[in-house]
Amino acid sequence: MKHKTQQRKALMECLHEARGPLSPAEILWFSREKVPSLGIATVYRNLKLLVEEGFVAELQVPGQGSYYEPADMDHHHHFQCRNCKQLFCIPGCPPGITSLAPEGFKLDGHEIFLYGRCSECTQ
Amino acid sequence: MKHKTQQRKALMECLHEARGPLSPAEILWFSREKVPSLGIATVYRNLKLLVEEGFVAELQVPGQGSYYEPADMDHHHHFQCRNCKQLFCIPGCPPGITSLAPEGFKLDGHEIFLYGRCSECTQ
DNA sequence: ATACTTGCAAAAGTTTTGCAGGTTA
DNA sequence: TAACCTGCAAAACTTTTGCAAGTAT
Repeated sequence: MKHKTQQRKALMECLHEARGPLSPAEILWFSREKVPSLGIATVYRNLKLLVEEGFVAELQVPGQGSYYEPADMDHHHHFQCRNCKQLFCIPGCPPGITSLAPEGFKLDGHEIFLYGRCSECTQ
Repeated sequence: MKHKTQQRKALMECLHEARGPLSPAEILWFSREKVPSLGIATVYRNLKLLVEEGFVAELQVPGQGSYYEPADMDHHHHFQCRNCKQLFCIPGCPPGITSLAPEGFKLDGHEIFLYGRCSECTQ
């Protein structure tokens, strides 16, 4: 049976308060406001644990390692701003996606990344 | 003005002979058949150069670093087999993709990754 | 009391950089 | 010969692991 530590609680709170997926470094930064002694190894260990237990979803971002978000979100994809680098969640999914797989290939998942400028950085 | 070295030529040949995008380690492995003394630093330096000059396209694969392919290919996406991990090129693109961006966001590119089992690994 | 967790520091994996020597034009 | 490149080894990063000490139940 797992113990509910301050550290683990702080991580989950951060993820729920965030506007989008966070990197381990961002999670460390924000969580230290609640648990100043927190170390990066603990962040990685807990993220792994929380992903295994199904509370957190891992998002592997091309060229930028893994980001994390609460697992209880509906199916969605992401937009990354080329200027501020922030990741935004995009609800929905193009309908034709499942017909792209070639003959004989069995499709069981997909990931879409949109790139451009967010509304803040467009101005 | 750049010099045409054996090393650089070997890299480009490998990429053209490959059935899909290659990782730096794979490129090193295959290129050493042509230039046995080749070092990994040279692979990284030349890939960077070839990308900058527009001869090679970098594909940042979620969770697996960068892969490389010749830049003269038509717009396409990729399928990764969960079993053998190989990357396959997928021609085409779902039509609804451009309408996913939220109001006020300027979209200038996108990347799609399909996951599942390739025809070899389905059997 | 026992099982689980933490922070630190060391280790491991990947990509980049400094440099002396070698290659290309 | 002058500019450019290479291989090696060291450096920089990011992520993982071992361990002694601390915390939750």
